Amino acid sequence: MDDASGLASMAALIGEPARAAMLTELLSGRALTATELATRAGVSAATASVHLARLVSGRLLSVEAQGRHRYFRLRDRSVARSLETLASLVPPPLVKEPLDDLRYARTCYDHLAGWLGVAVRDSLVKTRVLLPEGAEHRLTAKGEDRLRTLGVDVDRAAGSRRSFARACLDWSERRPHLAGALGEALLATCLGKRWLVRRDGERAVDVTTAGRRALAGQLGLELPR
Amino acid sequence: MDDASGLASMAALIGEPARAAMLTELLSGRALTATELATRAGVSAATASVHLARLVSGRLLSVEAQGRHRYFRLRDRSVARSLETLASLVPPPLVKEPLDDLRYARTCYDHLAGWLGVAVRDSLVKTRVLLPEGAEHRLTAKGEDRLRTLGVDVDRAAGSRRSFARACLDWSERRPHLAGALGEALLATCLGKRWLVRRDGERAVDVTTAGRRALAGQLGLELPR
DNA sequence: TGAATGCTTCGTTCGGGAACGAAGCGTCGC
DNA sequence: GCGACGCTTCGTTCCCGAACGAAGCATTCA
Repeated sequence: MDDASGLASMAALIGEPARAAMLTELLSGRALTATELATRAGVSAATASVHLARLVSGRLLSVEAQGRHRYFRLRDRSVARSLETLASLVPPPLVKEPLDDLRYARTCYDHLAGWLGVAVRDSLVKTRVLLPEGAEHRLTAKGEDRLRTLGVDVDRAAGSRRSFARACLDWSERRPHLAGALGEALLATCLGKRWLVRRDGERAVDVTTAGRRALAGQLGLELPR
Repeated sequence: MDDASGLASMAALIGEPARAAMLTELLSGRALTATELATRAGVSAATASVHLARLVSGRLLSVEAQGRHRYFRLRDRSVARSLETLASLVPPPLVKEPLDDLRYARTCYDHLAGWLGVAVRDSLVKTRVLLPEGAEHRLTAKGEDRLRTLGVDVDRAAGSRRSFARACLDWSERRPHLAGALGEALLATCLGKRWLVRRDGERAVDVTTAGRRALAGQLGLELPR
């Protein structure tokens, strides 16, 4: 017996529809209660409870008890990465899906994804702020200035031991967006300046009017809506 | 409905034990026939047939008909990567597994994995042939010479558009081994010089006496066996 | 040509696991 | 304190999908 059983059990854990729905919800990077997850997954509280227990014991989720609530979140970054990687394997639909809110702009654990995430990365590459290098990016000197002006904490991102500016395949666009420490810093900036705002407990994010202006001015993005 | 259903179906596809076993076998990077896969997965030919059909239509495998045989292989590199990523999520066993042949040295699609794969990467980092940079590595000038002397086709690897020298988490060692174009080139060299030999249709690889000598001399590796 | 091999399709059986309601336990508010 | 709420455990039902043998269709040998 080799690792096949390990792979099988892990994939099966993720592969049950209700559990996959919960994991997907948690990809927003936030912590949600058992009841919230039950509702979103469309199952009873009882059912959700056993699913969540299995996800925790399978080390995909961590729990934190707070009063009578229990908050679940993805155990760590690597879980989020694996889920995204897995989702990117899904064959693209034959007919093109309309650009709903989720596909337009969403968080992917700690960075920006969706049409907007891809567009931002494209712009950064096009303006030579970032140079693609395989699955990574190198930050140019000019780019460093640009990002600093935007208010991105470049030093903290560069100092982190994790991957700096990873290209992460977007499941809806099937083109890369920006992940890694820099991806996180960039999202943090956009949220901090309220160019983007998270929807309550959803993965989708909204672009504010200020954000629309900033993205157009600073990154040359033509937002389709 | 968002991507949860896509994620669920993909994970469920991988998560069935017989299918996971087949995928794991194919992680060797080779093509195997339906009957071979049936045997290794421990199911009847009939059962294997339907599993394989589903894996193909799920775009995880590709088929090539040759006479009355049908050869299956992983569809592409990204499938192998996703599988490895997923396997690395499996919680480590509480008691340490003995170092069987598969854990000792095996191929992971197109590069070297297992205890040996990790040891090789460690050595390359320790001798500053490679400098870790997040999930990537940079090749030093000195390292370039060293690898060239070993017979590694560094130019081809550097010219490739894929990731150059990615750190890939080893599922058995839980520490990184070397993947990417350079990982592939390195394995190719070791196989070409017959330092390592593949077992027939297995993922495990054997170290030859010449290989043992070369690895000790060139990389300073103390092989435990 | 006929027999053996490799693989798929069909029809059926069967078991694991996901689902729910009810009941139980702890926590919070009135 | 009591009731409402959040969550889990228990017991039961039920269904999906994996399994197999048998039959059928190719391909390759003799």
